[in-house]
Amino acid sequence: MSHDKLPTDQPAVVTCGLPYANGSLHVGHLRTYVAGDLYSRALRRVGQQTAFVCGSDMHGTPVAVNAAREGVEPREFALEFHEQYRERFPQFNIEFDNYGHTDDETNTELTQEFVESWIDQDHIVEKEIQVAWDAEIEEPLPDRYVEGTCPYCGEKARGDECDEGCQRHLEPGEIENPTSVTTGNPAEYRTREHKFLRLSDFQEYLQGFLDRLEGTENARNQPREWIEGTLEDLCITRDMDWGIDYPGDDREDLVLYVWVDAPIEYVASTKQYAERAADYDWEQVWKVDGEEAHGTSWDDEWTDDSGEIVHIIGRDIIQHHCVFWPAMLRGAGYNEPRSVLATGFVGIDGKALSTSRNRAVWAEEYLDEGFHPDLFRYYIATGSGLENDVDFSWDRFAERVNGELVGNIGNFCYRALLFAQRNYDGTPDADVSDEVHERIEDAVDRFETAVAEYDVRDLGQIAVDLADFGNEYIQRHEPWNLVDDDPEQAAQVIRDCVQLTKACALLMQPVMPEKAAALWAQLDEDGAVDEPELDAALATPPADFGEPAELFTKVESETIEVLNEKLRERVAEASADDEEESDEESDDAVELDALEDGRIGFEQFQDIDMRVGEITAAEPIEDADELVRLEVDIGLETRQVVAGLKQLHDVDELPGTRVILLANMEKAELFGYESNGMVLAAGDEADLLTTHEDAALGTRVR
RNA sequence: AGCGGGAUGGGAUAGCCAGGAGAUUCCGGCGGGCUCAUAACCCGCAGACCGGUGGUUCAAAUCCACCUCCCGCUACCA
Repeated sequence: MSHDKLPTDQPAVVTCGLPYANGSLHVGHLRTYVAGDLYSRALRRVGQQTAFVCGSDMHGTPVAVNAAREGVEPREFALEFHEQYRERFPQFNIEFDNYGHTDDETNTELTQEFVESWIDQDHIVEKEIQVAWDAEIEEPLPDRYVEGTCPYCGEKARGDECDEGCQRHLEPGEIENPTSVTTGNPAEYRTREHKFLRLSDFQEYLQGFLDRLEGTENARNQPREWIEGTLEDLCITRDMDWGIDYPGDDREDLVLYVWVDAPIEYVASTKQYAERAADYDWEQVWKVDGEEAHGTSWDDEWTDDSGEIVHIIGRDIIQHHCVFWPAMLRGAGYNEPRSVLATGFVGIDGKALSTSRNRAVWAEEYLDEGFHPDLFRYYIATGSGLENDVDFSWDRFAERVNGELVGNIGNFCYRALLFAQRNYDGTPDADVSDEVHERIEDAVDRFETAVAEYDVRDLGQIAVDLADFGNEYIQRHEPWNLVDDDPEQAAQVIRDCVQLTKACALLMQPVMPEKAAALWAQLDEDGAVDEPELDAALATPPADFGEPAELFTKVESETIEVLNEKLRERVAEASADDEEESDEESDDAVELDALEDGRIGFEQFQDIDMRVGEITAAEPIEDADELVRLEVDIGLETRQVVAGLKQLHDVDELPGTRVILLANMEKAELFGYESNGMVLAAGDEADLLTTHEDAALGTRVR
C-alpha cells in the first residue's frame, strides 16, 4: 500500500536534527532548521495539521568533557547553549511549536519507557566488551578520545581509526601505548558489561522500511549496505554519569548512549506540544493508529492509519535515522518515519566550513550585520537542491538578494501596489484576466506538488518566479501609457498586478514569513498571511490600501567587502594560531589547491593584461588589519592599488620592489580607497611576483 | 577498500527517478527598449559536443557498463 499524497487527514510532525549543546550555531546548522521551518509552514499552507518540534541534545561525552574543562556541571554547561539556541531560532523566524531538551523530564521518562519496552520484547542483550579508561582519574574514554600508535603502520593514531596513517579501522584494545586525548594520562582497557539493542531482530523490517521511506534519495540509498549486510548489535549504554540512567540496572554510572535519548526527544517534544495544543494527538502521530503495536513486522495498513513523521537532518546522520531510529521505534511498537530529508553540507566561499579553522559564518554574526533573517532563509533554501551541497559566500548572498529579492519580487510588488494606490487608491474595480488567473493557478499547483515531493527549493522559488512573470506582464502592457489611452484596460492590468502581488505574499510566506506578513499588511488584508487557504491567492484583494513601502533593501558592495575582509582575516588568524601550536608541520605542509580542470584558450589569456611595475609608494591603511595602499608605476601611468600585504611584508621596504600588476582587473573600493589593479602574489604568505632581469616598466607579461 | 552522492555555457544552478523538437534560471558579456518602479524593469544576441569511453533505443544530459576526478558514510564523538 502506498502513502496517501500529502496533505493527508492524519496529523504530521516535522522534526529537525537536534543541535548538540556544545557550541554556537553557524550557517551550516541553520540550513536544516530553515528547511524544516519552511517545510512545516508549507504543510500547514496546504491544510495539513502539523507540529514542528525540536530540542537540544544535552548528553554525551563532549559535553561532559568540555564542562569539566570549564569546571562546571555538564547540565549547567549544556543548558547555557540550550538557552542560546532557544533564543536564536526565532531570530531566524524558525518557530518550533515546541523546543525542549533531552535532559528534561518528558524525555527522560519516555526514553526509559522505550528501553523498558525493548527489554520486555526481548530485544536487549548483555555483553562484555573492552572499554578504554583513563587510569589516573578513573574515567571511561570513548575510543575517539584515545590516542596512541597504530599497530599496523606505526603512525600516530586515534583509538578507533588510524586517521593519519594507514586509515585502518582499529578495534578497541588494538592501539599501542594508548593515552587520553584530554588529560594525556595513560589509558588502559578494561572489561565491562554493556547493554545492546539486537538490531538483527529488525533486519527484515528495516529492508521493508527503506522501500517505503520517502524523502531524499541519499537517505534511502546510503543505509542499504548496512541493512542488507550483517547488522551488528547496537551498544546502548555508556560508563559515565552524565545521561539518562539505564532503567532496571542498579549499576551507578551506567547511562544510555546519547543516540538513544536524542531521537526520542522528537517524540517527547511532540508530546509536550500536545499538552498545550488540545486538538493535537501526539499518539496518533507516533504510535500505530494511536496504539502501541509490538512485533518485528509491519502491516501496510498501519502506514495510512498513522500520522506523518518527517525528519529533516544533515546527511552525516543518515544511518542513525534510517537504521537505528526505525529499529528503536519498531522495538517499542511505535510508528515509523514517513520520510527523511537529508541535507547536503554548507560550504563557505567554495571551501568546507570548519569551526576549528574559524572558516564559518555564525548565526549571531549574520544578525549583527543587520541583515533580515528572511534574506538568509531564501538564500539557503533555494541556493541548490536540498540534498546537494550549497555554498555560502557574501558575494553570492548580495548578488542574489539584490537581483532576485530587491530587483525582482520586491520591485514588482512595490511598483504594482504603488501604481494601484496612486491611481485607484487600492485594487481597481476590474476582473482578473484569464492569463493571470491561470498563471496563479499554476503557481498554486506547483506549490502543492512541491509539498508532496518534499521539494524545499521549489517551495522557496515559486513566489519569485511569479513576480518574474509579473514584471514581464506589467512591462508588456505598459499601464502607465494605458491610463490615458485606455483607462479600462489600464484598470484591468493593474488589477492583475495586485492579484499577482497577493499571490506572491501567500506563496512566499513559508520561506519569508516576515516579509510576506509585511506585504499582506500593505495590501490591507485582514488577519494573518498564514491563515487563509492557498486558493485565497485568487480572492479579490481589498479595494483600498495605503501607500506601499519597499519590501527589501539592497545590500551594498562596501558592506560585502568589509565582511569578506573580516572572514579572510579570521581564517588567516586561526591558521596562524594553528601553525604556532603545531610546530612540526608548518612550512612544508602548505595545503595546495587542486589544479583547475578547465583549460582556457589563448584568446582568453589574451584578455588578461599583466604589466611589469614598480612600487613607488606604500602606506598602511588605517583600521584595516592587512591592507596597504600602493602606488605602482607601470610605465604608461601610475596606479593606486590596495593590497593585503600589511602583516606579511615590511611596508617601508616595499617601495622600489618590482611587481607584476594585473592592469585590467575590475576597479574596487576598499576602506574608501580605489584599487585600480591587482598585484600578483603567491599563497597566504603573499609572496610577491617580480622580474629577474630588467624588463621595462609597462612591459606586458605573456 | 566497500558503499552512497556528484561532475551541465566564464561563474553558480535546474533538468535525470517516469528518455523525445531550439537544455532551465540567476550572475557576468554584448546590443536594444521602457520610464510606473529601489540605476530597478523588459526584449534580443553570443557562449555548453551536459566529466571520459562504450552500449541499449527510432531517440540519451536522462537508462546500462567501465574509467577519471571531487565529496560523504563505514556502527563504542555527536
